[in-house]
Amino acid sequence: MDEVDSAIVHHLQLDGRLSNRALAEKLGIAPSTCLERTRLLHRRGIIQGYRAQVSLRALNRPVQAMVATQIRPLRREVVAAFEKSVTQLPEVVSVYTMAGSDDFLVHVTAQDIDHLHAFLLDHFTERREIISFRTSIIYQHLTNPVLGPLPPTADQRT
Amino acid sequence: MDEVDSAIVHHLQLDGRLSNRALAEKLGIAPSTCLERTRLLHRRGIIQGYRAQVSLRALNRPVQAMVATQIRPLRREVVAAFEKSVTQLPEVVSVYTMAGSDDFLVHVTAQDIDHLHAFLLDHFTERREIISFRTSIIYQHLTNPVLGPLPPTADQRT
DNA sequence: GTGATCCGCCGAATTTAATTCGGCGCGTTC
DNA sequence: GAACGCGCCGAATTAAATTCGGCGGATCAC
Repeated sequence: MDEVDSAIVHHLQLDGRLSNRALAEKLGIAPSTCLERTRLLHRRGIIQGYRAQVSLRALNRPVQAMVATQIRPLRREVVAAFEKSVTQLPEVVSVYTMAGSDDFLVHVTAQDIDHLHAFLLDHFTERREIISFRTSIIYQHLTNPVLGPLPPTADQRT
Repeated sequence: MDEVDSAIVHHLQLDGRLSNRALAEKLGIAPSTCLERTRLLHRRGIIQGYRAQVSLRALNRPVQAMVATQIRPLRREVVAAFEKSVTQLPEVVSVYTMAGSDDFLVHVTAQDIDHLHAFLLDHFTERREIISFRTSIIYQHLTNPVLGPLPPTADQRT
């Protein structure tokens, strides 16, 4: 993980479809070298994959909410089962498993408020292990375009 | 936005580097057609871009936290300035602007607990407009691999 | 009902990119 | 100081992206 690898990662975070040639040129290395480097980054699990970013509005899912959830008992199987099943619901964007008074934050999307309500009634009110949940509407979700050229100290190494 | 477009979006969400040919084959259409469709999805803003997904661990950022933040006054300029500056910090993954008692949830990453603490002291304790913040460690962050083949009702239309 | 028009899809041709692979240079080892 | 290993390079090959002319099928006017 030298600075060339960091640069590859960084550029691909900004544009996941950057061509290998263009990337090589930006870095001043040969395309074949760049390709091999990038392959290794995949193999090592540093680059985990690529995703298209899609407008939730265009997908007819303009309403977003965060659902702070508590479950009991907090046993390993119960936690894992909750995470797994919830992550797979199409309305769920992501699940944060947390320390603190809330066990999870579940980021959900819906067509409108009615569908959000219906979703919660169907999938949260129903579940036995959920002992409480609080829903907060998300007005806006901004994402860091870069995820950092790594903070100055955190660089170097393997 | 017919079912072919939906399928394109869906496949590219799963694998943002799927080749145009492979995609066309999956859908049973000609590559040239597929290319034109995909271009239109970009032009219409439905596909907003592509990103490599990178292991935070590999980037030496294994610690994650959610910072529930309140600012005052809740004036448009103050809110916008907070969102903008915070989003650009390299430790910040994303910012949720919320309804409810917390104004924002800020998802941050750090090398370790010490760096997290330093980050908060430097960027949260300092700021005048921040009247309170609560930090919760994130044990795990799971993401829906698909973001849904759209819930049955939410489909069709432009 | 019929003809003109428009739109999207197709496939061949061309341009561009990905991938492979043999060889070279440098740093390390013994 | 010679042998080895590793990573980089660039030419050659394979595959993909892109362009573009033409072919329906649907729509609309008359």
